Amino acid sequence: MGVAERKQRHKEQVKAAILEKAWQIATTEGWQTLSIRKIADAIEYSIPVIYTHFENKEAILFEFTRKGFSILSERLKEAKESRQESCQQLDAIAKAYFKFAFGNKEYYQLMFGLGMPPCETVSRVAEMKEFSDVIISVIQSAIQGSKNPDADAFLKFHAYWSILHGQVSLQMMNNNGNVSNDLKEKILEDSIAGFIKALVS
Amino acid sequence: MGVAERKQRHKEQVKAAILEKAWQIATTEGWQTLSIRKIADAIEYSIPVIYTHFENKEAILFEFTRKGFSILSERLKEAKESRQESCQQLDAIAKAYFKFAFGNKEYYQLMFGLGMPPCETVSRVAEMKEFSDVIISVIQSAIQGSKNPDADAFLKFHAYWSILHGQVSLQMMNNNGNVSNDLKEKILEDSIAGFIKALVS
DNA sequence: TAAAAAATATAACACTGTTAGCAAAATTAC
DNA sequence: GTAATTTTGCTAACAGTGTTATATTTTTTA
Repeated sequence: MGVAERKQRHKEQVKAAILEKAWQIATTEGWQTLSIRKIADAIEYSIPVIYTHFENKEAILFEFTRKGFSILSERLKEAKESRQESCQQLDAIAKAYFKFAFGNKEYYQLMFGLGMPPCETVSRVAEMKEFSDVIISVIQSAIQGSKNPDADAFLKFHAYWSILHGQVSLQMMNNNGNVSNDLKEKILEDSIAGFIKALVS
Repeated sequence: MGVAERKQRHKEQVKAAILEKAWQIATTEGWQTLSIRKIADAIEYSIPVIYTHFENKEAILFEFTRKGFSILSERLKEAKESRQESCQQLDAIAKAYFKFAFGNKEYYQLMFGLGMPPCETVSRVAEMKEFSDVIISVIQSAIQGSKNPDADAFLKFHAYWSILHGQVSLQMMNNNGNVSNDLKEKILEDSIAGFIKALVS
């Protein structure tokens, strides 16, 4: 008399199918085009069935965000355990992080809200040139006066910008967060000081 | 007989009104809720009028992206000119960048596709703790073996993560871009090396 | 076999961006 | 000053979206 069990099993199968098909659509067509209707079509059920398994669309996406962080953590752990010395571990972790991000773009974009409409536009904005020119010129000067005058200014510019954008972007997401305004500034100062130190070394 | 001129003037006024009202809506309700219908309502014209001034909604947003970069460039230039020495200029620019980002969130979020749905979720993901724990533990070890054993591991973790996320995020946007795979790795290695160097100083 | 409960579907609501087709106004030509 | 033409703007629709109230069908229980 395993009727309840059978039903439970079936329910889980449908839920799994929703996630599976959602992932399939996301990887082939992108997160932007993923819709409840498409999922319903793919699993060959009507739309409201999806809402018996997930509160709303966001909840489906959230599931993948969680899974993404779970996978990322695993990869970072592996990277850590591949080395003994902590500085080398930091190096390995960084590379693992990159590998995960570019090897699992669908996850990373969802996890951090990237890959959205304006992204391709960034590179089309003429005004951006002015922006990068300002910074590159300063970096060039700094390099010339440094102990390493052969450093690549373009490379350093990207590193510098990454520090800035990375911090802004992460801190903006985490706005409810446990990071105080004071600490934010400290983090920035510390990072920039580190960058400059490495630059003029 | 300035009839053509008058028409031209009127046309420009309407276009300006579209941008003005769009900005008003974005700043009070957020980019996500900005719609063509809302703009049409605000300027007291019908919907198709908007399409005689802009090809589509993206074109309206693009206008603000451009303006955002323009303002940012200006601020960075000012920061640069406020100092003489290039290292201090880099410092001032970094602070100006931050000030712009957090003082003009609407611009920054649009420029870099931030503030989108999944953003608030990031901090709600339990799986994230595991992720941060891995890295923090390594950083803690590195600090203990460094010449500066009193450094704040949490602060350093954020700096480290910012470097990673900043680079991933910028490079993913710029995917058509002029940055080769080779260079990407070089930039990463360089940044991480700089971070570690500053960490164990 | 009939009643109750669970599972599933249809159809609608309130939105979105975008556009085809038509009405009104303004301009030009006679 | 009237008629034809161009410009301007609006109505209404299309094709989507997420979400839900309301039925219907199916399954289980009595």
